[in-house]
Amino acid sequence: MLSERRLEVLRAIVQDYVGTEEPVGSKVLTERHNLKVSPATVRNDMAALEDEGYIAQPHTSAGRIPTDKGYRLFVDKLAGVKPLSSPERRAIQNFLDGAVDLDDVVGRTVRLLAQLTRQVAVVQYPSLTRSTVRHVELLGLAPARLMLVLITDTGRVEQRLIDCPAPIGETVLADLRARLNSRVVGQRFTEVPSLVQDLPEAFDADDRATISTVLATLLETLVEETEERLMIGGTANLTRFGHDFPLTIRPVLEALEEQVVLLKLLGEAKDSGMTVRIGHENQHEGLSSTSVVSVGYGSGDEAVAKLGVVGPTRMDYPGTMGAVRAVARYVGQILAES
Amino acid sequence: MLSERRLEVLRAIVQDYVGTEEPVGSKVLTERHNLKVSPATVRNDMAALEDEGYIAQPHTSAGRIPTDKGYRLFVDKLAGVKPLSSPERRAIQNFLDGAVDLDDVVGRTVRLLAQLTRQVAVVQYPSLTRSTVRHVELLGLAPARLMLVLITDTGRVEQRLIDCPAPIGETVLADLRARLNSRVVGQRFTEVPSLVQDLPEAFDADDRATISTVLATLLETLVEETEERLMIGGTANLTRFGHDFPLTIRPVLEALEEQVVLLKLLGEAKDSGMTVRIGHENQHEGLSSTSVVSVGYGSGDEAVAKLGVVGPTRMDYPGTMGAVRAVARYVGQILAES
DNA sequence: GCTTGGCACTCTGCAGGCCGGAGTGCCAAG
DNA sequence: CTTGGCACTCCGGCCTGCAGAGTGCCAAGC
Repeated sequence: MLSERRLEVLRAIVQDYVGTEEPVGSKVLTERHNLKVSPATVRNDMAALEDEGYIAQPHTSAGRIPTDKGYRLFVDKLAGVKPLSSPERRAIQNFLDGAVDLDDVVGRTVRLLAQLTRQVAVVQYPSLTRSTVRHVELLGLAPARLMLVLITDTGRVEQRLIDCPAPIGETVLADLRARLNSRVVGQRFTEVPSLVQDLPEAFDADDRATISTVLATLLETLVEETEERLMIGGTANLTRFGHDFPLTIRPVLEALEEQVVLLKLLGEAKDSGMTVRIGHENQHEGLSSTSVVSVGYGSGDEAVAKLGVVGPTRMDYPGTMGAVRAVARYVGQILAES
Repeated sequence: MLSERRLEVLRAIVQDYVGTEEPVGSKVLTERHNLKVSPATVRNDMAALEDEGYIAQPHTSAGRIPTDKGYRLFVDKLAGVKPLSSPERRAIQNFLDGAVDLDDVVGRTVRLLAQLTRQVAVVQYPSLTRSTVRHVELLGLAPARLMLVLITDTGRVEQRLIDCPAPIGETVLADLRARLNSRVVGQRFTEVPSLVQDLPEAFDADDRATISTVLATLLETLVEETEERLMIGGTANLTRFGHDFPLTIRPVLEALEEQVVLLKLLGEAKDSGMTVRIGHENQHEGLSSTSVVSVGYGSGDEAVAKLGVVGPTRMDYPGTMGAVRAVARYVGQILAES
């Protein structure tokens, strides 16, 4: 087991390296952090830490830098979550309060998060899975052509065009609309299928085919749209990544363009609490020198989606985690109000 | 005026430089393009072209590279638009044909364009300005709370929440819905204000305030949503930009995140035909070493929005223009069909 | 047994100097 | 106007040397 002091040395190394971006040696370490031991002692500790795989040297006679494993230990045991200052919190609130609709909320959140952390921000649109139905609308566009509009409690609107097998009358449509809404409004998406199952039976045989089509489309929408959309921002911050640009930044940009990758990334994170994935812990190869800090957010106690940031493994974890958590909370509040 | 041969020399310089990314000298020029004159002669021509500001040398005793002015002349007079090969055209068609809704069309277009040109692609969502109304829907969510849903002929859906000054009855609402639709369906957005102006008069005094609110919201939506949304993709291609990374790429990424900048960029382009803005011709400073190739696209003969690519001034203009034009055409077709 | 100072060693990064290559500009001849 | 010749310039690569930072190890001290 690592002694208390060695952990302290590791913490000091991580903090220094994150600050300076340069390998850190035993001398500066004793100077900057009052470790109360000599450089020689620290060197011994560093040798031990290196044996255990927590730090590494880029080349002989250079200082040490933390490994993924070192960051992991730092995040798990050595670092807390740094709360934001109250001006920062006020700024968040003010900035988010100005949002006019869901798109705007997500857009603002992305920008905010990118700005606060100076990293790439990723925000998932609230998922439909855990949402409830606020309203279902059916519009007759033509005799045998309908539009289905689904409105969720998170303010999301989905629409689908439906080609009916047979024309449907206005009164039947109104009837269907009314029955549909009385059954599903306020209900969870997952409940909807069983709630509408027997609806066609209430109608004339002539209309049943059409009504089944409508219901099928509705259910499809619920399922399909569970594949999330997301928004990213702050990619310009990637330029602060390192000195060896093209090689580092390219795969990251590519990964960010693949929504599938990002969704998988967020999906792998825990549903509650904050998740930090460091370097190679991310499956995706292009992201092997980045860390992802993510957290769920939601209007109630349950998370309806996730948000987070992607940055270099060498990042300010406490600060980033603080910002991510704070933003998630405020977004949750905003969603709950609307 | 520049002689025929000098123009030929300029063309050769542009082509070579675009291909090799290196300043091009008189010797290789005579070798690679059969100019039928000696290097010395070409040197004289180059000196003349430099005097006129079409080319420049990075430093004494280096080859020449085209200036913005040189590219301008090249694009205007020396280069055509390179048509795509038929496999390429087929690929475009196949790829776009799979789209299921408007979002998907735009998304696929962006990816396609980025892939074809190996540059950053920008696609504007079809504008509401020139669109017509397909349907307006009013939903009563609560006694004094409505939702307005606007559906356009391009398949776009906008929704707004409305807090009414007074509760409104279902029958009145149905009446309003019917009247509203009978007046505005099929009409251009620009016509709508005059068409609905006198609508409140048809209703009881009690309801007029509410109805005015609804109409105001509708008009607001029409105006506000004329600010376009857009989608960008292929940012990973920025890494192919040049060797002097951070300085070049950063401002570009920043500009790309500012939708306002991009919209202005596209907005400045001609409504019909292709627009090429080269280097400093773009107002935005961050884009001073990039060129923007854009073109309008639309479902009919009129453009409803624009799309284009952003790349280094040193780009393959004929090829890029060909790809942009072709994609715009196919997208137009897709929109017309749906 | 841990801590410490000392010391030799290694490696990077930078500055300076050298050289070859590529390209130019100019000139005089065709 | 075109061409070959020639002197000149400048970049980029390469080597060298040197200072600085950092390490590992050892022997002495607490």
